[in-house]
Amino acid sequence: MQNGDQEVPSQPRHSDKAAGAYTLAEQIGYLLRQANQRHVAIFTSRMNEKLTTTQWAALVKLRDLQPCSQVNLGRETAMDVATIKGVVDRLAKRNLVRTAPDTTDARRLVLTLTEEGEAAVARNLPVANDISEETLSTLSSAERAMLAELLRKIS
Amino acid sequence: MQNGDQEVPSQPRHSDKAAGAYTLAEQIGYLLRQANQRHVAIFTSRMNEKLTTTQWAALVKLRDLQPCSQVNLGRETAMDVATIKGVVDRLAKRNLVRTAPDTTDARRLVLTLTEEGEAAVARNLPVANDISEETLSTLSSAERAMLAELLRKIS
DNA sequence: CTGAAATCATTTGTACACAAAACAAAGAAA
DNA sequence: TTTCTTTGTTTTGTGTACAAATGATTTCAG
Repeated sequence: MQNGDQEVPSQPRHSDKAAGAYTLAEQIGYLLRQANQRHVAIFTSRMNEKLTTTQWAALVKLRDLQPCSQVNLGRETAMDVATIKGVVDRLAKRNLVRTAPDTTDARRLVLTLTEEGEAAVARNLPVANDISEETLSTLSSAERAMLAELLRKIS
Repeated sequence: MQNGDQEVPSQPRHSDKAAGAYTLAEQIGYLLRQANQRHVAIFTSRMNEKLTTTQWAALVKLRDLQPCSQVNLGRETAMDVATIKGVVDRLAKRNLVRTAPDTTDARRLVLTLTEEGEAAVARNLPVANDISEETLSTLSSAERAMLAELLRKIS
């Protein structure tokens, strides 16, 4: 089978940058996953009381929004309904979040921070700042701002 | 309870940038999670045959490394041993990856792509390029390079 | 007012992600 | 060779993450 028409570029139905050069380590998805992994690792090792990144996000956001429905908290923290439910359930079990039916709208579940929840947020805010700081420690001030802007642009 | 000593800055045991201004949406962890979410959403909607980002990473990397042990593939794709096992198991069940005991080292599990696996990679490479392209579509060429470099720097 | 559409919550099922522990096999040091 | 250490794999348990379906409630249009 002699091949003679292999290199003829037909109309590109796909973006073929350099045709065939697909390096996993250069793909944006891989880079995002890696960077996120490192951040989570830093977070996990630094955050004292076994709070996950998502749990922390929910607590911090709830502090600003409370009282707040579960779905709304999910929206504000970029979590799926099923995900936010799991997160809230675990936080409620640990007595950091209080849940109560809404007296006005029977569909809603009203969330508030407990005393303990408020305290946990207050106590860990400096830690959270340190975590962000360490994650970005290899970047200059300008680079940090640039990274934040670029991430926002693609979100 | 009158408060009079609230604003006195004691020695900062933590990095307090503007003391108390912690905005979730500005934190690097949140931005990374958001950007990754959007990329995964694009990937999921575009990739035809129900391949996940991780499964795709494993397939592509295995193509270059095969034959290759399971743990090694995990290392090369930044996956935990438990994670890579799950991914490989699912790919093997779908006949995209073949597993066999290593004749030299009885500990190792040797992985190779099946014919079907090779075909799946070849068939979807253009799609994968499109996915990366769409993820970065709001950025200029220079911005893409900058983002990649910054992500690498913090990884 | 009533039926359709939208919203909120829950459940189910699949798939990462990682810590920790257990075990077998290989390699190195004594 | 025998012991110690390292390496590869598997298993268990917890916690995101999301699609899809279900049911209850509210809102809105007619």
